[in-house]
Amino acid sequence: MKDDPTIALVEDDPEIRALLAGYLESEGFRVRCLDGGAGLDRLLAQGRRPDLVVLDWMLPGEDGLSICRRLREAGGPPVIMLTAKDEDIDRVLGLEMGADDYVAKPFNPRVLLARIRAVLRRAGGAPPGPAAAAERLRVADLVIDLAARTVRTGEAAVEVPLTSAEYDLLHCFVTRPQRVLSRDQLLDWTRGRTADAFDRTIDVQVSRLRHRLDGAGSMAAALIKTVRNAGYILAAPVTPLTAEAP
Amino acid sequence: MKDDPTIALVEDDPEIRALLAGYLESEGFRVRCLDGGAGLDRLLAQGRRPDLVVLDWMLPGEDGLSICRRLREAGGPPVIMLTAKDEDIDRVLGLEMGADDYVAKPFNPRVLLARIRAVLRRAGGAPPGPAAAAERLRVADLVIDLAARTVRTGEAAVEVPLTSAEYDLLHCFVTRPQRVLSRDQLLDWTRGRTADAFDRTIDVQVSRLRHRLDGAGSMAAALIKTVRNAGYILAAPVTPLTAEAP
DNA sequence: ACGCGGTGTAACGTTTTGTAACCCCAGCGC
DNA sequence: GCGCTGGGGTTACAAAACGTTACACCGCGT
Repeated sequence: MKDDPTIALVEDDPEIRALLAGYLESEGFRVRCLDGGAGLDRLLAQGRRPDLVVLDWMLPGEDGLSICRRLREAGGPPVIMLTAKDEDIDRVLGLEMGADDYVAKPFNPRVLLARIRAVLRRAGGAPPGPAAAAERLRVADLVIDLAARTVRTGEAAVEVPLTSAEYDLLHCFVTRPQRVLSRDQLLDWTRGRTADAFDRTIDVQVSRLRHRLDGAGSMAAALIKTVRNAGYILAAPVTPLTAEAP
Repeated sequence: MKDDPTIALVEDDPEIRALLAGYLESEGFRVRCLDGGAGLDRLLAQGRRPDLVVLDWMLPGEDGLSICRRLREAGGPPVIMLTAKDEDIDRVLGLEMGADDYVAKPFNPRVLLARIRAVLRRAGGAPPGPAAAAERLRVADLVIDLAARTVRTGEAAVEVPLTSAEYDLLHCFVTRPQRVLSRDQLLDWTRGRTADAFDRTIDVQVSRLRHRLDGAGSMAAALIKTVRNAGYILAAPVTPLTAEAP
């Protein structure tokens, strides 16, 4: 939650600034609002480099063009310009002065968001925010790698050998934590079929899964709780794991 | 008495959105229309949790898959996905991203309606008091972990082994402290049924719960008081416990 | 064909739960 | 006092739900 990309938003209109800041924050960015080039200089002087600068073209004092140039010359972060003029010449100028991209006002916030993500991706930074679905999840002392379909126990990262069905079942739980999942649902999701009257398949699989986890020294087995007459529930929060956090 | 269930409809196509919204409203749901994940985030941030989310797969900005994952990982409301692809892989994808169900476009609105009802029925059968706020509660020398469905006695944090029904009963008390709860209410909340004339079920469960707590060395047993001709009451204040408070 | 691991089904053991029975106790009329 | 009554606590027991184990089947690689 602390390594979301930071965006410096340089815009003099407080209304637009607040609106954009709110939107970008809701999309998983950290946003630093500034009303002019001076504020940006101060930020950079403090060494708090944003991952990207969204820069209004028209600013009181030093205008966006000038700020952008200085940034580029100093090898600063990528810049996206906001411009009120959508003529062709603006594009050229905007790109000439070293901006990585530009968005013409009035703009759809989603368009800006898309550009931001594109620029950040190009800049080599990790793809930002919620758009990047977590590849790994952590629950209790387990780390589930969704891409590799593997499970490890936290301390020594020992892989827990699970069969396909066992993994599928666990997968259902970690993607729907804190909720009672009926045998019907679990059977549907893992096998694609519906349970007839006395189908104990899920019970057996839950038993096997718990046994596996327990045998691997994980405490997670105890977190898969039985809810009588209802099903099973993973009684623990699940947190996404982005890169290489412990 | 009960409000109609609220459905958040996340769909970017205004036509489909209006059509679906009208249909669902005519079927007795309250519908909140949103055109993307950001709106949904705002809704949730305001604490206005819908009972279910109908989520389009293809959205501008953050796509449905990502939104769905975030929702599920946060333990949010159940999700039904709308997808344009009706291949088998949808089932797999649905499984991976944690949706409760999915409907392939083009779909019959009645099919969607049926799925919605099915999912709501399943979700509604869950334990009582969906107004989940704090993760843990303290009452007397007990700490109740709502997420993990566990109870510990304060001093040494020893877990008190409770059966499912016993926990459900205690859950009723701690979420409605200092209030007389009738046997009828308790039966309804814990079993979802109404008491016929001489149903002593709750009496027995209260007895068992008291016995368990007492056996674990807790004084809480004495705090579940009998109110003659009325029911039972937890005669102690309950305080939320956030994270690391003593 | 053979072995082998994974999975579903069936059988059996265990826990949980509702029902019924029993007990206690307080109030009441005598 | 004494018996009676109604509410509630507790225990006993059987049925249901669940956990676990055993085994047969199926697909797969050799």
